[in-house]
Amino acid sequence: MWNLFHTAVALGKWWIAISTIYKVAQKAGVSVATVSRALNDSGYVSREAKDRVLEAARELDYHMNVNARSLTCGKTYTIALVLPDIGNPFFPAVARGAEDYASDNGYCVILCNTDGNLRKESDYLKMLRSRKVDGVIFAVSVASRSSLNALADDGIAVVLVDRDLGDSYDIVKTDNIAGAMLATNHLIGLGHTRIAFISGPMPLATSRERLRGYCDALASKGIPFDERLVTEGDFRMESGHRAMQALLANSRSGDGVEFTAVFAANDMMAAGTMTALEEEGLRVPADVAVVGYDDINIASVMRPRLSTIAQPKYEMGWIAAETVTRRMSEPDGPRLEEVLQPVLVVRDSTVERRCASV
Amino acid sequence: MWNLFHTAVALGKWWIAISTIYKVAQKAGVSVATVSRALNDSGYVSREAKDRVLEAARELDYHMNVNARSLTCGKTYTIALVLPDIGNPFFPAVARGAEDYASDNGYCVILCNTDGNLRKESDYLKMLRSRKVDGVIFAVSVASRSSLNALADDGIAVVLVDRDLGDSYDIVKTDNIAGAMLATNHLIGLGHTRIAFISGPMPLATSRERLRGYCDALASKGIPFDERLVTEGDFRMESGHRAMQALLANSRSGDGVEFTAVFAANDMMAAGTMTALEEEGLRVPADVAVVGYDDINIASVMRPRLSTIAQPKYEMGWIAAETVTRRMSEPDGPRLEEVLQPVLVVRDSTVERRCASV
DNA sequence: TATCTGTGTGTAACCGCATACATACTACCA
DNA sequence: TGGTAGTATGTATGCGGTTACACACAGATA
Repeated sequence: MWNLFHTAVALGKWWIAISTIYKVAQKAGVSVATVSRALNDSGYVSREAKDRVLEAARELDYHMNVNARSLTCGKTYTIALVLPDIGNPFFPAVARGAEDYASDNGYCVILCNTDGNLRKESDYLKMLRSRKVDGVIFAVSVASRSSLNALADDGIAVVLVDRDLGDSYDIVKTDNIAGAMLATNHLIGLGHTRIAFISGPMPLATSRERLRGYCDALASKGIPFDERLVTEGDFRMESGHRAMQALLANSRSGDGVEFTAVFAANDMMAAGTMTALEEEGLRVPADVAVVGYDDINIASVMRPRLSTIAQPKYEMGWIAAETVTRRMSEPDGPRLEEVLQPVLVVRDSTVERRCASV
Repeated sequence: MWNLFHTAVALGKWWIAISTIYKVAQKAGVSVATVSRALNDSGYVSREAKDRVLEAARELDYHMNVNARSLTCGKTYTIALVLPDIGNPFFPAVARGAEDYASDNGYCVILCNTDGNLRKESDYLKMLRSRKVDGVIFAVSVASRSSLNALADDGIAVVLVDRDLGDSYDIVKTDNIAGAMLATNHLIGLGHTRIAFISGPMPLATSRERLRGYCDALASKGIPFDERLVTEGDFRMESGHRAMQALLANSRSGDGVEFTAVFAANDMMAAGTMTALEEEGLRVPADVAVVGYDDINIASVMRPRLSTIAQPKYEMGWIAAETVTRRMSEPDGPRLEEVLQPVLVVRDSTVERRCASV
């Protein structure tokens, strides 16, 4: 009651009357404990008392202060989404899935862009620790293991998405090796034997796995691996552009590094690649066939429309969010590893259209 | 001290030892007040005490509980970004700008997708109220005025971005009328007089402004406005596709509703439009010229590359975040209205390439 | 020497809520 | 009739911080 009195006074300083359970309790003529129980459907509350509380809360436009609840309950109903860059259309799709699951389940999502920068990654993780988020969905770039471990030590659920980091944490990903094999075999099936590969950054397991799939597919068909056909990019459009320029320069040097197809480790790099090919006057797919990876929503509006490996992005985000909540309720359960299957989507960048453009 | 004792016991239940200022105080041999002062550089603290506190904090790997601080200080250092859908590449760009500014200034960003759905919008706003976010950056779809007013009444700073709502709130936008005039005049300058317009949802001021710009440009050149050339979309690719199909059907009905150019109110609809045109065997720009709006990053990888009106998306987000923080510190200042200028970007969807494709 | 000012520190109250515990009443059973 | 179980409510404490206030002590001033 002393508290209520003080509250009324202190509010003067803001000129704003945010209602608390004390005010609701006062108005309903019950104690704060009863208000809390009534509002949360916990413990015993008489029908009559509950009605009075609900009515009072409505009249006062009462809204719970979630932060205060967090303090007593040790749960913030917040998860963080730590991504390299939502500018890459792959990640908004993942974010969408995660956000949908989260909001359906009473969580809210904090967005963090790391730019694949170690400093930013660990700064963010530190911040998330301070904010006591319940869980983190993380598309790692640099392996900020120690920061991650610190999170886990604090009891924060960690789920990796798309990019693995060994065997320590739960993960939701697609089978990158299978995906890359799908892409490569598709090209091989089309008769290509000189297939260039533009990889992602090699520090990422994801990139290495896709390279692995590429190699395995070649090997299984008895096609020799030529490392001069492999160039490293950074998943961004410009790097795909540069990579293709380099590949073409090499090819024209007359050292026998020609190629008739290219597999880019993501769609953005594939887009850059197609631009570079076009600039050099090469036709896709007639002169060079192109396959991407991700199937971002605009792959179908590129011209020629991009053949690619589709990842279930939305589902990845959704499942990641589901996984992180499961991990919260079961901190010591076995490691969860969800590996989804990618699918080949054939469009025009690998196969000449039946009816030539009118 | 009683508190410290209890803390030590309670922790057993988690098996996790998260350190608090009580523990730091104990280790450093000072009181919690001194710890707080030392950690926040506030009030008087002797050099020696401060060193001891810092050392103890380091050893215990102490990290402040931000939620607890929020409770006493009434500031959460959190802002929310309420968007229709990060799936539309326009919004990630805005989000990037907002997030960068926010994180540089110690804020974190909560992401909310409303799908332009009234229910979701008001649910989110209610949630954000409960979470006591310091500010909200909002790309409104439905006019959930009452929810917004409730936020403002709670002392939460509200800044609209891209989409205006009259005169109540701070806003960061571009000059849509000017932008639409730029686009339309560009087409007129190219000799087109029959220019179709695919608008955004008319409930949005943004859409109406762009329509207005289109009309004004026509009027200024003495070209009669033909409402049969105007179709309403919803800013998504599919709606652009459908709109163009409808426009073409109309055009072929022989009622004199032909057109030689189309201005789509955003790039996603322009992409759908180009697909529809292609499906009908029409060439862009030879048969129909197309202009979009936004200049999303993949506008340049469409083929033909899309001519469009560029909005400074990143800056809009950045400025919105800056504005929202300014509003926090100055709740009663004058309304802030930042109107940025859009720029015409001419690519291949309106002008035939000089060197024909090789 | 008495007073004052500037430092440094600790105690305890409070932020808004949840909840353990105590209490009180009713109804039921032995 | 006494005991017990179930229901309903209130009191008081803690969550992890911040901060008003009181107090102690230094050197400076009168």
